[in-house]
Amino acid sequence: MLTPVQLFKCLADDTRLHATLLIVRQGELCVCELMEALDQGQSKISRHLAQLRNCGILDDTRRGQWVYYSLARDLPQWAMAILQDAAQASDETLQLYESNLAAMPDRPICC
Amino acid sequence: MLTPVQLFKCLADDTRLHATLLIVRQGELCVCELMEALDQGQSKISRHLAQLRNCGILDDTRRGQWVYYSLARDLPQWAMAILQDAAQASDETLQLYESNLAAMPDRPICC
DNA sequence: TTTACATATCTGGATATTCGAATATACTGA
DNA sequence: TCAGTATATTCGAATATCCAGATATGTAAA
Repeated sequence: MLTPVQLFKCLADDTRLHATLLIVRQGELCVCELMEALDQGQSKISRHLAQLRNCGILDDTRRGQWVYYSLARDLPQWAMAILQDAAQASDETLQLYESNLAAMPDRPICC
Repeated sequence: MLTPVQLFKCLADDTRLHATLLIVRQGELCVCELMEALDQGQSKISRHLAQLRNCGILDDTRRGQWVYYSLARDLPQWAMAILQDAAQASDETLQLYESNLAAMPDRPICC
């Protein structure tokens, strides 16, 4: 079960926080989209996503070659509220990352 | 200026999170009250409070021999919202700590 | 000014976290 | 089956964080 301290530990890192908030705003994203949006290497993104999954913050689904991450279906209400607050506070930064996404060539087709 | 990641780093530790949330609920507390409530040593409490002060989450005021900590007067709205969410999620734990406080002998008189 | 109490800071040492590079695994299409 | 792409994991080194104990500072009361 997710505790507040665990959630905060997960969000206390730029990569994990921004990946999570992008997913809050976009619904779901695959690893290569997050690499492009955040401009970070594959190993780094994958490692942080694994941590968020293990803590119960994200769910993953494989679709073909791609693995998509989305908010955990059973994320507690209080945690959702915190993510919304953080997303609002980070609006400008997130817009920037989203513009990287929009400019991504060969973006995998979302089914 | 306080960023979301900085706030989360500060709250990603039991001592700092619970000290902060106790202050959210109680308005202000001095160091020895927090030592008693959280059952932790002086050096540990003081160190964590200093970090919360340096990040702009808490203000401190000396009153006589005691130094009282309260929420920073200029804490951003989004940060306040996150603290409220966390306090709600931690209600049971905080009640426990508050019962330690209530049982504290020679508790400094709040003016 | 001496003593006692409250709080802050410093010092090492222990532990945890983070990273990139290398490697492993999983899927797809030829 | 083979080659290519997407993702995951492992490794050791660098860095950050955490703690207890020792010490310093500030205040109050004798």
